[in-house]
Amino acid sequence: MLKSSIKTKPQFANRHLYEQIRDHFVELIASGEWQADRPIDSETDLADSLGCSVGTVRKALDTLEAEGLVTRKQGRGTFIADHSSEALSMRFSNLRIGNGQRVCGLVATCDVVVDVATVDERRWLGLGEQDRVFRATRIRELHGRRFMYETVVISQRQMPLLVEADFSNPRVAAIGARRHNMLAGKAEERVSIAAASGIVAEALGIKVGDPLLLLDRVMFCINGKRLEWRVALCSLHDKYYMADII
Amino acid sequence: MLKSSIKTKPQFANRHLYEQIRDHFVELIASGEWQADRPIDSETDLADSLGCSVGTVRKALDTLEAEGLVTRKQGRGTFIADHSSEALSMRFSNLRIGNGQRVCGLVATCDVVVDVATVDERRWLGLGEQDRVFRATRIRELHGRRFMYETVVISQRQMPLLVEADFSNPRVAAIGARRHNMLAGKAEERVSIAAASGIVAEALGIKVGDPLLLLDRVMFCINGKRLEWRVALCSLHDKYYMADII
DNA sequence: GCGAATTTGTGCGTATGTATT
DNA sequence: TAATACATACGCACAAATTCG
Repeated sequence: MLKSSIKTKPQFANRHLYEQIRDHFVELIASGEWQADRPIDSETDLADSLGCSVGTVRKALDTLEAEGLVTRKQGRGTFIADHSSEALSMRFSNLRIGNGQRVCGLVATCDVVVDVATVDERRWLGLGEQDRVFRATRIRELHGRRFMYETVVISQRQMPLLVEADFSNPRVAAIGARRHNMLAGKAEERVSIAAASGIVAEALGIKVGDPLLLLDRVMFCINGKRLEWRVALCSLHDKYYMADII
Repeated sequence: MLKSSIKTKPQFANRHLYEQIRDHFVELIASGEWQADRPIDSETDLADSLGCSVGTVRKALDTLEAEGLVTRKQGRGTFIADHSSEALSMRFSNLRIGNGQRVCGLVATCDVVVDVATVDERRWLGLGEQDRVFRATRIRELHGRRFMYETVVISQRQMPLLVEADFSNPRVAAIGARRHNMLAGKAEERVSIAAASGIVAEALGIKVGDPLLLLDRVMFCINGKRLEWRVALCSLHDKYYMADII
């Protein structure tokens, strides 16, 4: 399938060969054609079947490796990173416990509604006037202690296959992305301070007015589309928030 | 100088050729031998003078480019990124104003002492029992408004050439790194909430007990050594803290 | 334990495309 | 236009890690 574009003299193709191949690989990963449990074809086999050189395949895989989509092991092969796995979807949580491990806890209570997007929701998720969203209000707990009151918003048009029960998973965005052949890429999180309202104070067992960490996060797909908007009020207690600056 | 290690059959050298060359380039950058205002030698010239192939030089430069140490422009050349420039040292500040631009403000007041490191300072900077540190207590302002009360700690043994006046620059770590032929690499910042003490409240013109964002940051060199420990109490007002998750 | 086969990693060399001066 | 410099693409040989008979 790529052969046609290859034969049209690469210097006139608008995109470079290794970029086309990279995108082709991304498709194979997102669609699930490349499974996470077994190695993909060897670099030489891929080069043969694509009709290009091994070096070009390697360059395409280099970018995928840098993006965290694959891992390569000398002597073994190249493996797809399982983005719906706990370890990988956890990277979007900057909350850590004493030993430095990331945590996201469990969903204690969860209310989901489908509604027309508000102005803010349209803005943060890049939606149109009449677009609808899943809007989940959740309380999360760690070691039996309630520590987070959050609102998770996901476009219904983008993830029609999501159902209410999915929102009981703290990593619902990763689950939904997997189900809709999308790949989570990066996120931007605004951090500030907010005082606990009556509802939040009762939910978390704290006093009204107590200061909480306000986490306002937008998750993006690997192709740049917006995946999830989340606003969380977080009581740190024995946890801390850590930002990596690179 | 690299020739010797090259001729000792690369397969028996403990480190790969492109890694040796990368480290060699890092040295040239840190020492200032490669200046920021003019392009470095071309890839082919570098390959010739090092006695290796162009591909190996390119691979070494690839890693430097990924680390943000150089930028390459087709048809022009490869240029050193000026790490003491405001734009680059600003990347360690996650505070932003409305338009999304990073800010670090100005130093309004600054008290510097040289003292034996405390237990915490030894821990965060990886120092020994009798090591001494510069410890600066500063107040920072933006648009005439005081917003941050911070303590900056830097190892005196690591940066003997620093003087008191340097700490009046908000980016003193970058200045010191440049002067001592070091290169800032990454940072880890813990974010939590703290109540304003009497001293801090007076310094920032707020009420005692007001909640402030507590920013606890360790900066690292490109070689992994610890460069600076900073604890800041921050009143957000018209700013916000943003963490990029990638 | 050993060697063969497989797979990724390193290193070299060349030709050509493309942007800049 | 010509020269220069980085970028892409190809191919080859060998090193190093893994797996399996």
